[in-house]
Amino acid sequence: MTGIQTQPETQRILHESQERFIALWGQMASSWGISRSMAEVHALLYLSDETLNTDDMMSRLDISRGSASMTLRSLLDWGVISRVHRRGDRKEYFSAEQDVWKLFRTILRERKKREIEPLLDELLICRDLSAMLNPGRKKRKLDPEAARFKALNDRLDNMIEFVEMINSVSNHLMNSSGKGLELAVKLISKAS
Amino acid sequence: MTGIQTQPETQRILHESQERFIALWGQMASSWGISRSMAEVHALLYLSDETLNTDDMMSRLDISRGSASMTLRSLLDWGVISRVHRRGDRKEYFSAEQDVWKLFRTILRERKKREIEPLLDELLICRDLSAMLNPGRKKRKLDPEAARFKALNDRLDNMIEFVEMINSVSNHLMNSSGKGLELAVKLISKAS
DNA sequence: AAATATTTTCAAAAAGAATTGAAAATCAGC
DNA sequence: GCTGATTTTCAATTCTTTTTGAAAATATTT
Repeated sequence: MTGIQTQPETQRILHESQERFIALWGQMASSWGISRSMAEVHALLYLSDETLNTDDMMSRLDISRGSASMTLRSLLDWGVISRVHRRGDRKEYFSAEQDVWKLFRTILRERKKREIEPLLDELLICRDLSAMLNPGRKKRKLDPEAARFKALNDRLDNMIEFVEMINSVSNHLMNSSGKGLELAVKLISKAS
Repeated sequence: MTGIQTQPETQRILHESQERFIALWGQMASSWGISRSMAEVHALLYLSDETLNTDDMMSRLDISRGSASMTLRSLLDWGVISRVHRRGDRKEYFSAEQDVWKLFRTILRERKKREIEPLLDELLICRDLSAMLNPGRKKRKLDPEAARFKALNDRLDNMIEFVEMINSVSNHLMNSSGKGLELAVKLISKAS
């Protein structure tokens, strides 16, 4: 055997650790509502010191050029990676946000915009409709039908109140540019 | 026109409010990593005063018996609906948890078990691997390769720390059988 | 235990989402 | 504005998930 035996072994371990992380991120993708490739590309960039170009992704993750392009585009849209231009090189390079809290806030901001706000808007419409059926608190004893209307209204109210709370918590976590709420959450997580 | 005109109109509005909510929940399904039917069945049960049976779901949501059965099973597995036996009726009826906070805690508990814990377990394995490459802090100045190893290790550490924090916050929100943390979260959401 | 009602299962079909690959578009330098 | 490098687009394909429907299993009543 050759003398340079530890180096290849070291590389193998490095590689395995990275591969496992990439595969793990890829598996999580479906829980997170994104495609496997998207998560894998993100994982690869997150672990990389250097910026990577499209061909790097293609060869490392074994995906097509088209897929790499669309995937990178989506990650850019989410704001979790950024383009890096290298002088003297025509190719575009990419890097991922390294600060996990920043990453978290970015995703939260985007999900709020894409999911929470539309959800809330439509919930309010549902309630407005159901509210048309509840003409104030006139009667002491409601007839059965009125009781049904009220029950629907209450359930929508409860859901709206909850989503508004989620929305509000998101706002706070999202905008804590300082480390204020990061600290707060860490405190909650440690409180007995 | 007949004299009973307000009643049908009222029913129409009730129905539209419900339909919108059900459709909304169904649309959200993909964001939440569950199937449309599952969300729709849950929405229908959430809005219903009375318990419903499989045929009710089939006719109201226009799904097959098989689909209804599997969907109800999944919702039972998640713990967000429960079986109700009605005396003198052979059919099984179902009802959904009405308390939104309880619903939230149930889902959190399940997601923690299904996602956070496996994620953390595997992340620790990744780090253990990468830690094999970092033989303590022996040298002041690291050679480039050692620096790469250290960087990988640090990134994994950061991610683990974050996920552990999420895990911990989940534990607290999950187990607050009293209204303690419910209050805490509401306070956070209101704090300027 | 036979007859009937109800639920579950699961292979096949349908629907939906992700990926490919090659053509079209864009870009950079000459 | 031509040339070659690079990126984007998108119809066609592949892969994955969801749904169906009918048979099998289970449960209930007589």
